This record gives sequence, C-alpha cells and structure tokens, in this order.
Amino acid sequence: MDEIDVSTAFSRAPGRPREPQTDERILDAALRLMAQQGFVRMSMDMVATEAGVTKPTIYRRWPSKIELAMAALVAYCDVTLPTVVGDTRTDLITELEHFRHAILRPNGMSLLGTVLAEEHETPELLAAFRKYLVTPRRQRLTAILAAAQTRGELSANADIGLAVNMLVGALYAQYLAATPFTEDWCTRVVDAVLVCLGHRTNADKAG
Amino acid sequence: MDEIDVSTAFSRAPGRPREPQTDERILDAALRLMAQQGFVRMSMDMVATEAGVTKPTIYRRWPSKIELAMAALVAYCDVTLPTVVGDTRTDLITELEHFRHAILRPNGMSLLGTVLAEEHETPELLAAFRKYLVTPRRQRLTAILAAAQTRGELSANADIGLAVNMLVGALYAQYLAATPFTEDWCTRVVDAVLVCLGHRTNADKAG
Amino acid sequence: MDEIDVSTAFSRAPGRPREPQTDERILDAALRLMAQQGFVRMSMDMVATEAGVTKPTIYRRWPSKIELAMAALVAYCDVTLPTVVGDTRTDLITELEHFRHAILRPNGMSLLGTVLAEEHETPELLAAFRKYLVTPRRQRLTAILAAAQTRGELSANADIGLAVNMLVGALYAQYLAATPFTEDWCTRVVDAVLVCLGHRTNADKAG
Amino acid sequence: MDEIDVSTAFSRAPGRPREPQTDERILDAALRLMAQQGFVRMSMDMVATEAGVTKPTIYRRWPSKIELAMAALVAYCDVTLPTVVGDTRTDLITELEHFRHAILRPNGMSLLGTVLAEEHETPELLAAFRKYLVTPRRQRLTAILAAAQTRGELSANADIGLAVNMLVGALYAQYLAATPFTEDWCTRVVDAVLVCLGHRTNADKAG
DNA sequence: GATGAATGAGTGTTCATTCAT
DNA sequence: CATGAATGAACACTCATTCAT
Repeated sequence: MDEIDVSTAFSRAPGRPREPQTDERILDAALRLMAQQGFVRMSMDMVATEAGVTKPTIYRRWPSKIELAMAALVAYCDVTLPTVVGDTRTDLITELEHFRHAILRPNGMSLLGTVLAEEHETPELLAAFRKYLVTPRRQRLTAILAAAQTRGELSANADIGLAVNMLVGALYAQYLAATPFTEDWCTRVVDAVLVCLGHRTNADKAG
Repeated sequence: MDEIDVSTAFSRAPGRPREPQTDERILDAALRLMAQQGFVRMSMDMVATEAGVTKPTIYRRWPSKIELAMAALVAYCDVTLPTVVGDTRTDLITELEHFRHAILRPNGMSLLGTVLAEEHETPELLAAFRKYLVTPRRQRLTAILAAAQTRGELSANADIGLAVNMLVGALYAQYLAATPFTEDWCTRVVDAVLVCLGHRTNADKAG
Repeated sequence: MDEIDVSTAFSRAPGRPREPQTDERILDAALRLMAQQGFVRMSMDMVATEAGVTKPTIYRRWPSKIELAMAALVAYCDVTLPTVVGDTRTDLITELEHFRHAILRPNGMSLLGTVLAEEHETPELLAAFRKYLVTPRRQRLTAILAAAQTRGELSANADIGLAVNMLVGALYAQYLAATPFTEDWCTRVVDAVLVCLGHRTNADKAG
Repeated sequence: MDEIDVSTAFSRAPGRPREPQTDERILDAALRLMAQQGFVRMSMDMVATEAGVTKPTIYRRWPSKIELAMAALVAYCDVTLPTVVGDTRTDLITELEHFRHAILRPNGMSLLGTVLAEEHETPELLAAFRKYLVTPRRQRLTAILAAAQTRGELSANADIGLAVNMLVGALYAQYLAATPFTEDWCTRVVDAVLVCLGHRTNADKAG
C-alpha cells in the first residue's frame, strides 16, 4: 500500500486504540466460566485472569457483570446454522442433530440451567437466550414444517407448534433422564413426530 | 401387643427437645431461596433469617449447605401423586397435568435450572433431582404405557421410552419458548403422542 | 459384704452421683488437645467428644474453658518425682533426665508454648505452670545443690540460682536449636555446670 | 554507568501506586496482635482495623493469614545486630545483653510461646523463627567462642555447642522462673560459662 | 486505555456458653 | 445429673465494583 488509507487515518477514534482480540478473549473466558460454574460463581477476577487482562479492562467494555454475561451469551448463540435442502425429513434430522450437538457440547445444559436459574435475579439472561437461541431454532423448525404443510405433506390441521415442542423437548427430557443418546436418536424422534403430523411424501401420494 | 408400649408411654427423649416445626421452617426457607435465587445465592444467613432461627440451629440438623439443599430438594420432590384409574389416555393426561403444575408452581423451572447449572460444582443436586423426581415420574408414565401395550392398545413395536421423552419434554420446550399454556395443552400433547404409538382403545377394535 | 456401709449410706451427696472416672477422662482429653493444638484451638466440643460426654457435663465440673484448662494443666504437673540418693552428680543427672523426658514427651514444648503465648490473655495458665511445675523442679535442683554446698562440695560463693538456670535452660535452648539430644546429654550439662560451681567430692578432697 | 538510569528516572510503575507505609502498618499490627494474643487469636479483622486498612488490602499483599504471620515474624527477626570488638568476654556479654532486650521487649516471650504452641498446627512459624532468629544468634555466639578457642583462650576440648545452650538457655529459664533480672545478670552468666570452658585471656597466660 | 490498589459487604462455618427437659 | 438444642459473635476469605495513576 503506497497511499495512506484516508478513511481510517482520519476517522479512527482518538486515544489509544483497543487491543484487537481482547473482547473475544474476555467473552470466551466469561462464557466458559459461566457454563462451567454458573453465573454467580463466574467471578470477574477469574474472567480477567483467564482472559489475561485486568478487571478495569473488562469494565471499560461492559459496565457490569450482567452485561458481560449477556454479551458472552449472545456471542455463544451466534453459531453457524445448518443449510436446508428442501426434504422435510432430512432437514428436520439435520436441524435436530445440530441442536443435539449444541446441547451435548461441554456444559451446554449447564449453561441453559444457569439461564433458567437466574430467571428471577437476572431475567435478562433468559430473555437473551430465548431471543437469540430458542426462538430462531424454533422458527427454523417451524418453517420446515410449514413448508411441508404447504406442499401437502402434512395433514392440514397438524399442530406444528406442538410438533416443534416435541422435537426439541425430547432432547431435554432425554438429557434429564440421563440415558445415553443412540446414533439414530434424532432420526427416531423425527420419524415419530412425522407420524403424529400425518406425514406422507409426494412419492407416497403418487404411489 | 396387649401391653402399652412403655418406651413411648412413659419415657421421653433425653435432652432438650427440638423446637417443633423448626425443621420444616428451615427446609421451606431453603427451598424457597434456592428456587428463587439458585443454590449459590441461597446463603445460610438468609435461610436462618427467613426461618427465624440462628445458623448453628441449621448446622445442628444438616452439616453443610449442600446437605441442607439436598434435604430441601428431596422434600420438594416428595409430593402427593395422582391416582391411576386404568384408562390410558386419562391417566396420561392426569399425570402430565400434575407435572405441569409442578413445573409451573412458582420457580419450579428455576429450581430445575439451578440443579442443571450446578451439574459440575454440586453434582449431588442433579443426582438427587433425577433420583427423586425425574425417574419416578418417568417410571409412572412408562408403566401406564407398558400396561396399555400389554392390553394391545399400542402397536407392539411402539417406542415407549421415546414417547415418555416427548410427553415430558414438550413441557420443557413450551416453557422455554415462553408461550403460554392453553387449557387443553396436556390433552393435545397426549393425543399427539398416542397417535405416534398407534393407539386405539379396545372399543375401537371392537367397532 | 453383708452389711451396709453406713459411712457411705448416710454421708453421700444427694441426687445422682457423678460418674466416676469422668473427671479424669475430661481432663485427659483437655490436656491432650491443649498440648496438641493450643489453648485457643482446644474447643469444648472436641473435649466433650474425645471424653465421650456432653458439654454441660463439663461445665458442671468447671465453670469455663479457662478453669478446665487450668485443671488439666495442674493434673499434668502432678507427676511422680525421681528419688534422691544423696550423690550430687547422680541426683542432678537423674533430675535433668526426668525433665528431659517431660519436655520431649509428645507436645511437651507445645504445651509450654501455649502457656507462654497465653501470658496476656490467660495469665492464670502461666501462673499455674510456674507454681506447680517450674518452681517445684527448681526447688528440687536448688535443694540438691544447697546440700552439696553445705557438705562443702561446692565453693562457698557458688551462685546456685544461676546454676539452676543453666541446667534447666540448656534444655530449652537445645530444643529451640532443633539439634537432637545425645544419650549423654544430661551428663555433660551437669558436669559442665559442676565445673562452674567448683565442685569436688569429698573423695577428691581426701585424695 | 555514565547515563541516567532511564527506567527509574523517567518511567513509573504502572497502575495505581500502593498507599505508602501500608505494608509496615499491617506488619506492625499483625506482629503486635500475634505477640499479644497469639497466632490463633490474631484475626484478620483486627489486623485490618489496627492497621487502618480493609481486609482485601491485606490479602493483596499476603495470600493467607499464615503468610502474613510469617512476614510479620521475619520482619520482627530482622533486627540490628551488635558489633563484635574482638574481646571474648565483652562480645559475649554484649550479645547476651542484646538477646535479653529482645526477649524482654513487650511480649517477646509470648511470641516465642506462640511459635512453640503452633508447632503442630502451623510448623512454618517455628521453622521461620529458628531460621531467622535462633540460628543466627547461635551462630554469632558460636563464632565468638570458636575464635577464642582458636586463639587458645579456651581449653581445646571445650564443648562450644553446650556453652551456647547454657548462655541462651539461662535466659529462658530465668524468665520462666519469674525472678527479676539484675543489672549484672548477663555478666554473671558469661563469667560462669567461661569458667566451664576453662577460659583464660592471653594476659592470664603471659602472667 | 490499561494498570494495580482499594473498598464494604458478603460467604460458609465454628466458637464458648446457656437453656429446657 | 446428663442430655440435646439453641444462641450471638466471631472466624478466614472472596465478591463486584471503583479509584488513582
């Protein structure tokens, strides 16, 4: 580059620029600690130590522990999504498999637990969790099923909202029961739910 | 026994008797605080204050905070159970309704959250929750469905474990979605799951 | 015994008699704990547990922790004494050997430390220690040396008080230096001190 | 170095500087409390109050009560030493006088008592006391006597270790006996010990 | 903008002692 | 007389947050 980049030379913030990657390191540490030990046990000291910064460095970015936890949670929710191929059963299985991995990744359920446990003391956490994780996932599942219904694959009066509950909820219940997940677990859940919905492919109808 | 039980009629426990109802007041306070604020935030000071006793009075009964929390949790799990009448659909609805009330009672989900959040730091809590609440409920649901299968109401290859997951899990999912429960919610879940299981009553078969 | 022992039948204290040996068990436990952990760390709960009694049982005998500690200390000081044979050197060695065993018995120096450490908070302990242990021992040593001086074995102007200090103190110093005691340690101390005192036996003088 | 040391001349330690004199005030308070009341009774709250700081200010400097006590003890041991002039008797008297003042300074013996009392529960204290106070003093006394022996002032087979024990120990014994120290106390101890060692000055030999 | 220092309120737990039976 | 229950104050240590440089 021979020329000075005018756009950055004149528009950058005054004073010492923030260390890049520091935000990310802090959020990573906060999320890891919150998932492992819960929101209350996650101490700013430990976050600072694990992130390799000092506490005021954190407080300069987020004004309180709650804000930090929120930011970490939102970053956690921002995951790459599975792609939809158009086949109802396949897409449901893919989506559920993706969800299963999210839940079973280390401390995934502990994080959900923390969020639920803080419902009264720190309701923002559950609100963010719902907004950025629960609702989007449900919307994707709902969209897959609604498209199938539009295509005539499902009975017209099928209760899609209930189907989403059963798909997602079966995972929570299985985890709470502490019984291990088999390889074909997601497939079986999807197939069972599709039965409820009166599913038949266009091939079925043609046959 | 023709004679009066001397040990109870004439003797008396040695030492100063315990203040009556103290145990219950402590456990109530502990459970309330744990459900509202989580295990970590539940402080022995607050439990003592809310129960109207001093801390050593608590420590005389339970040797540590964890033991107290465990006792409160077990007491919470020890609820009166619905009676089974023998009709599959009715019994499932009754059971699920009972579960819904347990979950929706104040802070029921927060308590579950606390238990999940403490999975790494205080695993005893989740273990007790599973032993005294989750597993018994699943066993009752399983028993209802297994009886129905024996009577030929369900298809022989119906996956009862999966059905239980869907019944119970739908509730968790609905709660997490933050959508309100309608009056007929349980009925619709049960009916949907019974479809999956190929349910038909003997009346159906006779007809 | 065919006859009732009148002397005890009529003179014994009213009410339930105290369990014999209980006092001793309590004092033993108290002394052991005080020597091992110090006066402050010796808790009435631990004393009660180790003695197999309850705390009010202790408080009925001694009105406070300090009184109990005093009683235990006095009982500790009441040991069987070495017999004096009349030979100055032999008696000094025997006495010093006896002292050495007392100091080196488990926690002997720790007990002395506790007593010194409590000089400001619980001065009774040091006072009792001096009265029942230090002073008697010094008096025995002084008596041995005074007798020798009377017999003309020591120079007339020998400083007996200083000699006692050197005899006893050498042991403290050796302990503090953390150097091990040899077999002939006491002998060498006594011989050295006797040199200071200009000691010569009558046999010496006769020769 | 011809140049000014830039690091000290122009740079400054990063972060908020420590309140000056805080370390000293904390150590003073800790030592005073430990000497007066013993290690167990010395509470961090009291140290903080007496030093005019808050508890975390203490914990920022020393990670635990034990570490603080150790630091206070080491600071206590770090005293200015008497200078050696080369005359055996004079140097011994000076050294012993110095020791006597250390022991008799307020609570000096109580501090020694605490250190001994904690031998089992907190052995670091006695170890530090030995390392920084007992051993150095003994080494100085030993050096004085060894030099005298080299010069031929003492008999060749004089037991210097024992002599050190008697010099130092006489002080402990005198204190325990609770008899007051006279003005010429140290002189008399030294003279007595020198007799044991067969001391004669070169002047003696020349005469 | 980043640092290390400081704070006040809290944590779970134990203490010597007293009470009621 | 001995028991088990109760108390209020203290214990070492940690917290989220703010300050001074």
